[in-house]
Amino acid sequence: MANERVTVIDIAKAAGVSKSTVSLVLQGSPLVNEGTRTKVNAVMRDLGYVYNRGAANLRQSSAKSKIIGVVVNDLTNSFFAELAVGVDLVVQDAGFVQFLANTSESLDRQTEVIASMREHGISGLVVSPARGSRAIDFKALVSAGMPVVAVVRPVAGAKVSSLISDNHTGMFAAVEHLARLGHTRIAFFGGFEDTAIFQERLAGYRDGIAASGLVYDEGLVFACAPSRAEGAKAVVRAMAAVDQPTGGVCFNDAVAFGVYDGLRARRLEPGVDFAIVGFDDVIEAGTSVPALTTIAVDPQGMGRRAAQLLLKQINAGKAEAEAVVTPVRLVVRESCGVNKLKPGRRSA
Amino acid sequence: MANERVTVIDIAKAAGVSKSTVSLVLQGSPLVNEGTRTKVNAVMRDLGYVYNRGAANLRQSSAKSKIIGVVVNDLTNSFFAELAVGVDLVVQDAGFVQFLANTSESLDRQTEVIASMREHGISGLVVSPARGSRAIDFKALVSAGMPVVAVVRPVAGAKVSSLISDNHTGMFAAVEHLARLGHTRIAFFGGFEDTAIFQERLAGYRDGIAASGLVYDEGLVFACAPSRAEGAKAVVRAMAAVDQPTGGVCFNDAVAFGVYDGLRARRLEPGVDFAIVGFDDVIEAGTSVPALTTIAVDPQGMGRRAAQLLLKQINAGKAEAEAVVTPVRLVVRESCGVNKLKPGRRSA
DNA sequence: CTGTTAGCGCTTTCAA
DNA sequence: TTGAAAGCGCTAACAG
Repeated sequence: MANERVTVIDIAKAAGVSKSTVSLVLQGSPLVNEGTRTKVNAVMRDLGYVYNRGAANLRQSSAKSKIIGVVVNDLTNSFFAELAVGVDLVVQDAGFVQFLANTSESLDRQTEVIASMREHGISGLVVSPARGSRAIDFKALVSAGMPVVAVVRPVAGAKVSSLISDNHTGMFAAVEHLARLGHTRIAFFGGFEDTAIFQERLAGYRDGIAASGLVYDEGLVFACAPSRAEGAKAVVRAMAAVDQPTGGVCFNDAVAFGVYDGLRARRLEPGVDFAIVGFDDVIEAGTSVPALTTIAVDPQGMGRRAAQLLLKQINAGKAEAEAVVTPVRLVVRESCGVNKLKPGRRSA
Repeated sequence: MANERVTVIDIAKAAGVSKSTVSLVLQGSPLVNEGTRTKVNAVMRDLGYVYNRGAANLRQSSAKSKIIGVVVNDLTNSFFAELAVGVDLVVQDAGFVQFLANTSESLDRQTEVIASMREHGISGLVVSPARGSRAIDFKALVSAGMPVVAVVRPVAGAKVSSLISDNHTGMFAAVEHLARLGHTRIAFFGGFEDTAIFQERLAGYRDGIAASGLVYDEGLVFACAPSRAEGAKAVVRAMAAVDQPTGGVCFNDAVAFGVYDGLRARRLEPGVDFAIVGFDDVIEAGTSVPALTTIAVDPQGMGRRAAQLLLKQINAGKAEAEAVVTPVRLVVRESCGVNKLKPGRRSA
C-alpha cells in the first residue's frame, strides 16, 4: 500500500545525487557517469518510482506527449478493429500509446472525444470520420497545427492528410476481372458525379474498359446517390435497357448491396445472372452479401500506413496535409454472372 | 496557424479577471457570478483555449486523471473488440477517455504497455491478461493502489478484481439442454482438476445432472489439459468405453474443438453422432466450428460491467478486490447428437 | 559531470 | 465574490 508518490527528488535524496542528475538518467543522457547511473536506476527500482509524463510534458515544449489519438466510427466492425490493431502496432513500436475512441457514427460523440483527446495533449490523430463529418469539424485541430490523418473516408475541404483506397487501380482491376470472364457489357453503378472519388473510380472503370479492348459506353454509367436504395433503382434502370449489361462494378458496397436487392426484385440471381463487384468502403456494417466480388483493402495494413504517415508528420513538426493511397485487392467470390454470358466464353 | 498555447493567464488577461477566477469557471464553481462566467467562456471560445489536463492533474491529487487503460490480449478477435466497445461506452459517459492497447498475447508487450499507461497517469485499468500472466505481473500496480479489473481470464493470486463468466450457471444450463434433448449419458471433458474454475464448472455439471434426474457418474468426467490436442484424446478415451456417452460438455472452447477433432478421427460426425457444448472462453482466436453449441458471454455487456466495476473502485478511492461474475447464455446450434439418441426421445 | 534555479499551466489556500 | 501566492513533478539553462 505504498501510497505516497515517489518523485525524482525522493530518488535523488536516496541516491545521494541531485534532482537534475536523476532527470539526466531518466533521459538516458550520456553526461552522467556509469556508476551514478546504475545506482540511480537501482534506487528507482527499489522505491518503485514511476515516471510522470504529465509533469515532463508540462515543462517541455508540450508537443511531445507520446500519445496519439485514434477515433473510429465503428469499432464493432472488424474492419476498424483491425485498423486499430495496425495503428497500435506501429505506434507502440514508436514508444507512443494510443487513445482509442469509438464514435458509433455520432458526430457529437466525435466532437466530444476529439476535444477530450486534445485536452489530454495528444500529439496526433488518426480518424475514421463519422458519417457526415465536414471540414469544419477538424478546423480547430488543423489550425492548432495538430497532425491529423483521416482514413477510409476523406473529409472534403479539410486540410488534413488522408489515406484512402486506390480508387483507380481498384476499379481497373474489377473491370479487367469481369472482362476476362467474358463480359462485354459492364455497367458502372452509383456515386455522385461531382465528387473526386467518383471521378477517380470512373476513370479506373474507363481505363479498364479500354485496356480490355471493350468500348466505353456512357449509357452504361448509372450515377446515383451511393446508397443501397438508389443502387437498387439504378440496376432496375439498367436492366430495362434494350442492350442489357451482364455485370457491373459499383461505386461502393452500399450501392453493391442495392444492386443485389434490385436484381432479386427482378427475379434475377445475383452472381449468376449478373456479376457484381463492389468497392469496399465499409460503409455498411455487419452486412454480408454472398456471391459478391469486392475490391477490398487490408485494414491492418491501412492502420499501419496511417500510423506511419502520422508519425512522419509528428516528427516533421509541421502538419503538411498529404493524400496517400492504400493498395487494394480484388476478393473474388462466385459472382461471374455465367447465365448471361455467351456460351463458349464462360469461365470455369 | 495560431501556434502559441493559450493559457488561463491569457484568457484572464483578455477577460479582465484573475487566473483563479478563470480556474473557477473552468470547474463550474458556483462561486463566480453569472456575468463573469459568460464573459470568460466567450473569451475562451474566441481565443481557442484548450484545457490542459496534464497541468491540472499535476496540481491535483493526481488520482483523477480521467484516463483509464484497457489492455486486451487480442483485439483482432471480435470478442475483445466488442469488449473494448463496451468499456468505451461507459467510460466515455463518465467523462473518461480510454487508452487501448493490444498485447497479441505477449507478456512483454503487456508489461510495457501497462508501464507506459502508468506513466501517463491512468486512474484504473481493465485488462484481459495475456496468456501466462501471473500475479507478479500486477504486483506493482496493486501495491500502488491502482484499481484493476481483470476480465475473461482471472489471474490466480493477484489482488485484483475479476470479471469472469458464470461458470456454474453456464454448465448447468448446458447439461440441462442436453438432457432435455434426450441424452442420458453426458460426459464432461477437459480442465485441470486443481483449479477453481474447473471445480466451479464441474459443480455446475453435477448439479445439472442431478436437476435433470440423471445420475452422476465419475467415469464420465474426463479431466485433461484444456487444449485442443488433449480434448481430442479425451473424447477418444470416452468413446472407447463400453457404455459410451452420447454427448458432452467441454471445459472450454479449446477442448470443444479438440473433441470435434477426436470425433472426426473416429469417423463420427460431430453434432450428429455426438452432441458437443463448449464453454466459450475465447481462448482460440479465429477458430470456428459449426454444429457446436456454446455457452457464450456477451462481450460488450462484459465490457460495460468491467468498466462499471472499475469506475466504482476509482470513485470509492480504494482498490478493494472483488470477484464478479458475468451472465452467460446458451447459444444453441445443431449439436444435438440425434443419431445416438433412443428413438422417441429425439428432438425436433 | 553535478547542483541551483526557474518556470511549464493549473488549482488552491488565504486574504481582500 | 475575486486576487495573490505557492507549489504539483519535471526539465532546462547555467553555474560550479
